[in-house]
Amino acid sequence: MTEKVCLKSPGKQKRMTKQKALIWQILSETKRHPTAEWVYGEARKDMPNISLGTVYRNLQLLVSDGMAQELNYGKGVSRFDANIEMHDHFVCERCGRIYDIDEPMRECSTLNRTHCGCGEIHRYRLEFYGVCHSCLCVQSEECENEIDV
Amino acid sequence: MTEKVCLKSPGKQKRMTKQKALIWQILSETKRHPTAEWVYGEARKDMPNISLGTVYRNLQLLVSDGMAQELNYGKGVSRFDANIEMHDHFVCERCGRIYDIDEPMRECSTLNRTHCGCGEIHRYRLEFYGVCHSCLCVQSEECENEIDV
DNA sequence: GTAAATGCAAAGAATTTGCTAGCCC
DNA sequence: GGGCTAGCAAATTCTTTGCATTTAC
Repeated sequence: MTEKVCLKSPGKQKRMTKQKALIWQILSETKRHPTAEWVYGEARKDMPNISLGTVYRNLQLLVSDGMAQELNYGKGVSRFDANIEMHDHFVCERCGRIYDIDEPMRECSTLNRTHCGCGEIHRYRLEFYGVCHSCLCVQSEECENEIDV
Repeated sequence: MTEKVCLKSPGKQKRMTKQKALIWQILSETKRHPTAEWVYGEARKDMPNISLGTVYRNLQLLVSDGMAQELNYGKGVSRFDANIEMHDHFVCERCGRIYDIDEPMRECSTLNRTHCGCGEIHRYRLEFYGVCHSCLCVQSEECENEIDV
């Protein structure tokens, strides 16, 4: 009997499909933190009869393979991010855009504690809320930014 | 014409109802960060024919009146918290319980910045993820904690 | 060739909404 | 008494699932 060595998901062999590759490409090329619906819209430009179910399934696969992370802001819609490094986000309360924060905060001792009164800390999630530069510029005008941008 | 002074939600006068009072009482007396469903279950003990829609509506009202805050962990279900002070949370990855972190972190300069590369910061949200004391104690045993606790 | 993935549509879960009757101020 | 709220149920929204067919390896 041939010995099988498979480090992740031992019982199941994953196949690369055109759909999965497309979804991964879309996700990794955008700076947005898109919803499944937006990814679906983009994917249909290249592959008009891809289905929404497939998009959801592949986004899940990417998340469980550690190639993307799922974020939830406000309620309802999940957003996906191909940037899997620990990083913080800035959420604009006016236009809804989500930005990655580039400045590192990793050395902050408050954030790097490993214990607190509640238990053992493994990781944290930090989000700042405010108004983005883009919205500050158009302060007095109608905000041009779509919620989904 | 009588001059009306109303600081919040000018066009709409809010009324206190038995249902709203009950929901507020339930929310403020628990240390959990309950879901709408849990609040509904509790409310029905006192008021058996209260409806789920009413619970949702009143939770929203409490949030928009600044008497409660809405939290979203993972996806799907919203949780509500009568503690409206800026405070951080600890989420146990094993049992799903959410704790308020009592230790103040408000003086941390990294967290108290008012600007970042993305824009103007108004507030932040910080959550730590890990394993709570309760789960650490029952390390080898079956975890007794319900997800919904 | 065969198991895994797709497309489609239907099911599900959580939340919101429309409407009439009832209750608060 | 007027109009905000409740209760009920239907509608929406987002996501998952079942199944026959197609596809990657």
